[in-house]
Amino acid sequence: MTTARAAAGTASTRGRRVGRRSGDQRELAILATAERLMTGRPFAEISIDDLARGAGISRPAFYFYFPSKDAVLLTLLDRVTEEADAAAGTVLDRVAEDPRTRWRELISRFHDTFRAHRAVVLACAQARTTNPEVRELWAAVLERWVRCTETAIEAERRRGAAPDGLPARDLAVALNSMNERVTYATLAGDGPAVAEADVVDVLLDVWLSAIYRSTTPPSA
Amino acid sequence: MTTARAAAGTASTRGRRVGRRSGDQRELAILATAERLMTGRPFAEISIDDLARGAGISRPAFYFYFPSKDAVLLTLLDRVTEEADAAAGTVLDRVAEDPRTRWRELISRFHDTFRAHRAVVLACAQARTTNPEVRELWAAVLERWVRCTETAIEAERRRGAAPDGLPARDLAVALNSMNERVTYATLAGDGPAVAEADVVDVLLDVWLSAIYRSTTPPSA
DNA sequence: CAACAATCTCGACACCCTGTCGAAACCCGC
DNA sequence: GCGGGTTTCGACAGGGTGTCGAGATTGTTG
Repeated sequence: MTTARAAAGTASTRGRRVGRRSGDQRELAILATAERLMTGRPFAEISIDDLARGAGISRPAFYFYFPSKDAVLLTLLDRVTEEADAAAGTVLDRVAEDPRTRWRELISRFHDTFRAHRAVVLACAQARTTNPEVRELWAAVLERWVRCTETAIEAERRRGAAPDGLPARDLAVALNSMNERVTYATLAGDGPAVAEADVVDVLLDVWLSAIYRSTTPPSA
Repeated sequence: MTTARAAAGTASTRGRRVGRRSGDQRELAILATAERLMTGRPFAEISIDDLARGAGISRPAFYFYFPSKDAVLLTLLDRVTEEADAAAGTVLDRVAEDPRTRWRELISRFHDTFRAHRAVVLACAQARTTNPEVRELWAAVLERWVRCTETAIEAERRRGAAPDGLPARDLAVALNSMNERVTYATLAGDGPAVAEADVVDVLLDVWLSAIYRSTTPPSA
């Protein structure tokens, strides 16, 4: 509930202590309906009428709770965002464990977050191309993971465990982009993909060699 | 012109030697209009009416040439596909050069192909989430690059230059996915990105360390 | 308990977009 | 100058979005 979209008719009454017998229920019903329908077909194919009917109200009534279909998605994304940020945060705290375990944790949390919210993630990936708000919110989530990675790389370099090389930021962006695309492809069945069971191992392998690498390619 | 969508009214007359004074012109005019408009705003926001008017015909007349807006995109994508396949193909032939140069070539061709057709690539990335034909054609393009990479990795391993490790296929998928996402993000200004000038170098660095890697991470 | 205001609901409307149909105009070889 | 393929478009049907204003419902308050 941080972004500008906020529900329409209720924006001004949000903080009151009483009332709204059916209002909150309805808002939640719309969100629940959206999540339910999204697991069955792409978000783009779900009409506002579908959401309204699913929540037991008429289409115009829908607009009392949300200004548009995208606003529903954005609210759903907010939840994922919070969870993803939390997941990214906790990994940094584990300093005691060995590096391989820590990196594995980072990657598998990323992957798990995607998978746990498959429908929302898929819908956002699509909506972000047309909706600036979705694009920015999504970018912010990614940015968190990138920064988390960057910090960890720098720490490893400082303690002499990882060699210098690419700017940590660039490396972090590249590796997280790989994770995003590979994980997405696995979930969406979109393009060349890695077997679901191997995804984390494959990604980890590339991460480790890129971060701790020591060889340059031999000549011909 | 290989896929099923083919133009509507002209399907049966495609191979004839005479006639069609204005027909072919119009078809090209539609394609040209699409490319022109796509550079200014997202494909999703361009209506069939826009394309028709741009080509100097009415909306119903558009349907004589293409069965839908997506069919136009698909035709545009066909061109990119051919160019991309050609680019992927030529890299494999250069056996004489040193590995680093070959890999760099592979990556930068990929990147250049994307950049040269920015608008089409962006539109396809969006359309592929809703249109199975676009999705499959796009996946096929990616698959070519993956196979090209896979073959090259295996060759390096056979000659003892690269160590064994991940299945070549998985590694190739992961690295190409990284390229796709990083390149896309750079073009679309979408999410955390690497500076345009550094993209190829950053990607190359990760590729080389993943393919020729020799170290495992140190313990804590 | 009546009346007021906030909350909530929906029928009806304006608008935009897609895709189709059938009638008509056009161009060609004969 | 006629017949057949090619090309064009007005008009329609259907479905989606977003808005408006009138009405129903409900909690609060004098």
